[in-house]
Formats: sequence, C-alpha cells, structure tokens
Amino acid sequence: MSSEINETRRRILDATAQSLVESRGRGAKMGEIAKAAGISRQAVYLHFASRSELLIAAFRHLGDSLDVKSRLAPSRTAKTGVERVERYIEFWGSYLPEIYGLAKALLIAQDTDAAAADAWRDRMVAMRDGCRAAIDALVADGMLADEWKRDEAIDAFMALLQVSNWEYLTQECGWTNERYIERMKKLAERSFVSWPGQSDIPGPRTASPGY
Amino acid sequence: MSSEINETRRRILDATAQSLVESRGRGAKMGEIAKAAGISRQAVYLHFASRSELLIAAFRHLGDSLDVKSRLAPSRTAKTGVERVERYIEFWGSYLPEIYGLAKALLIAQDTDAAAADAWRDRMVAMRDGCRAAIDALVADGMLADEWKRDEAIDAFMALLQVSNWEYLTQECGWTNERYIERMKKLAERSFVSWPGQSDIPGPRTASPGY
DNA sequence: CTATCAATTGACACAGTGTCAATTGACATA
DNA sequence: TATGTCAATTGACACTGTGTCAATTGATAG
Repeated sequence: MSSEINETRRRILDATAQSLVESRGRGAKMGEIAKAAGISRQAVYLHFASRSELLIAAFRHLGDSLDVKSRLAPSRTAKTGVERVERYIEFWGSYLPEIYGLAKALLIAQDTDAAAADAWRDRMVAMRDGCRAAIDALVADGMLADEWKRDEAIDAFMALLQVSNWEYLTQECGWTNERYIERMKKLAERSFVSWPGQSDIPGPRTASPGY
Repeated sequence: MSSEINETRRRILDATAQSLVESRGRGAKMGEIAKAAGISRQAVYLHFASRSELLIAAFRHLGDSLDVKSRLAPSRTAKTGVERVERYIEFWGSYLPEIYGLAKALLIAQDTDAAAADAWRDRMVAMRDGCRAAIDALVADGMLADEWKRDEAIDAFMALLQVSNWEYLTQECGWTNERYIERMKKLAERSFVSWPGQSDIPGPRTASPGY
C-alpha cells in the first residue's frame, strides 16, 4: 500500500527527470510530466506542492540513483593532492552530463523561485566539500601555489567547475566531454599546483601597469 | 519630430536598463518598464514588438553608452601578450558589473526565447574577438603554454570570463570586483602563459591514472 | 456494506505577454 | 477653420502556464 503511493511518486520523479533530460532543462511543463508519468496533471499536485518542489525532489532522486558515493571513491582515496584534484574532476566530468537536464531546470527555476535557489545552493554546498577536500589535499602536500589563499582557491576551483562552464564548452564550443575533463585537469593543475623546484611566476612584477 | 519618437524610445530603453540593473536581472515586467518610462504598457509595444526585442535593444543601447571602444584601448595597445591579457581582464572586470543586470535578463530570456539566445550569442562572438586577440598576442610572443592549442585556449579563456563565474564569485563567494579582476589575471596567467626558462609541468606523467 | 484514499474531471483564479479597436490630443498643412 | 496624421491612451480580450477547489469514480481493506 505504502509501496503503491511511493510507486506513483517514483513514476513522477522518473518522468520529470526523463522529460528534463530530453528537453535539456527547457520546458517540461507540469502537464507534460504528468502525461509522461501516465497520470493527470492534478494528480501530480497530490504528491508535490509545486513545480519547484518537484524539481528539487527529482534532483535528489536522480542523485540517489547515481551512486555518487562510490563514484567519489577514487578521489577520496587518492594518495596525493594532485591526484585527488584529478580524480575529482573526473568524477565531476562524468557526473555532470547525467544531471545536466535537471540541474539546468533547477538553475532556471532559481531565477523565479526562492526554494529552488535554496535547493541549488544546498547542492553546491555539498559539492564544495569535495572541492575543499581536494584543495586541502594540495595544501597538505605543500603544493598549493603560493599565490592562492586556501579559501580563494576553493572558490576559484568551484567556479571552474560551474555547470555553465561545462555547458558553454560542450554546447557552444563543441568540446567532447573527455576533452572537457582533460582540459579542466590541465587548467586546475596549472592554476593551483606549484611543483617542487618550480620558480615562482613573475606575476607581481606587472602589478603596476602603465596606465 | 523624429527626435520626438526617438526620445520616447530612448526613455523606454533607459527605463529598461535601469529596472534591470535595480532588479539584478530578475523580473522587470513590461508594465513596470512602461511605468518607469512614464507611458502605458501598450505604448511600449508601439516601439518594440516583444519583450525580448526590447531586452536586446536595451542591451545594445547600454553598450553604446558605455564607450566600449575606448575602454578596450589599453588592451589593444598593450606591448606584450601578457599585458594584453591583463588589460583585457581589467576591461572585462570593469565592464561586467555595469552590464550585469541586463546581461542576466538576456541570459534568462535565452531559455525561452530564441531571438534572445541569438542576441546573446552575437555579443559573445564579439567578446570572442577580444579573447582571440589576447591569446594570439601570447602566441606571437611564443608564450602560450605548449599544452594549449590556440583555439582551445580561446575557448577556455572565454569560459573563465563567463558572466556566471563573475556572478558566482562576487554574489555567492563575496569577492569584491577588484579581487575578481586580480584573481582572474593570476588564473589566466598561470593557466595560459609559459614563462621563458620555465620547465614544463609534469602533467603527462599522470595521464594513465591508477583506476 | 462501508469507509478510505488515490486519482480523475472540469472549472476557476491569477500573473504575465501580446493583440485589437476605439478614442484623445497635439501638430502640420491646406 | 477644417482635415489628416500620428503617438499615446484606455479597456477588453486571447493565450499560456501554475496552482486551487469540488464533486465524482473505483479499488481495496476491514
């Protein structure tokens, strides 16, 4: 019985995820989702109070089904900071395409719905843990470049991995996902890692520009 | 007389820009814009066929008033590739906060309106010229890091400068605009510039990860 | 046999965009 | 002074999509 109601709920969540993946995050009206789940539009409201609540639940639901924990294992068990950063980017690069449709819908909903904004921010906080751990692993190895304060490096690493950057590079620039992963690794390493014996880059010299 | 009709048009465009800057790109209904311009909602449609057409026109209008050309001069007249990159980031970092509200509205409109998407893409193409010139100046100095192909470096440079990254760092992370500019310069230099005598980073060594 | 509960149908309120028609008021021309 | 033009106004309306409400159906459990 309670499995019955969960069954419908699950069908709605799956239909939501599928509709959003297909539409690349665009559209996916309540009516379409309901149709895809094989129920009436109003019935959706018996399970979710609003569209954004549905989006949030669907995002969590998808996350659950993707087994994030074991996907993160290679990063968490990395032996060096550099490896941890690399593994984290590999994780993110393989995870992102799978959540993209839903993530995009949530990102769009953010603009009009405070609950969606909170939900997204909540996910980003979770992601930040991964980024923080990677940067801290660099710090522990003494390999975070001098120019970066830890917290700023975490911010910048998060920024690099923004959904919108992936979207831009893969959709607008035509990068494959593998290229994205590989280039992001290079970018992150060049940006954040100082290699032993590497003399510091003459950045400060140019601090007082001629205009 | 024809200055009369342009006068109203200009008032609408200014009101649009102002409303959007104030609301950080959110909202700004046709009714509010009309009120801000001191005319009726319907009168706006006498000058612009749709909301997105208005947004596009307002964006161009704002761009015109900001004298982009002279702001770009320091970058265009830079003597070295590195300086050109720095000046370009300084330009962009001072320009972005001024267009942010409107840019954000256009970015949001993009999700439902093809014309807005085209308009935005058009602006990005223009911006790409600046990024290309900066990267090419590095290439000319022989200072683009070996790991980057020119075109990929341009893509990545563009990605770094995405509005969404600025938004994330300044709104979510609390960076000041000066910090954004300064850190972006560092990030870009570390990422793209190879300094004479700098030995290559042992990236390829880690190309076959252990999992 | 009846109570319960998910789901259905159909109607409706609300916000926001975009359209249409009739009207006003200023200004120019004959 | 009469006429035409044109920007702008008012008010009504169609359309889309979200969210609410009420009455009804149909299956299942006690």
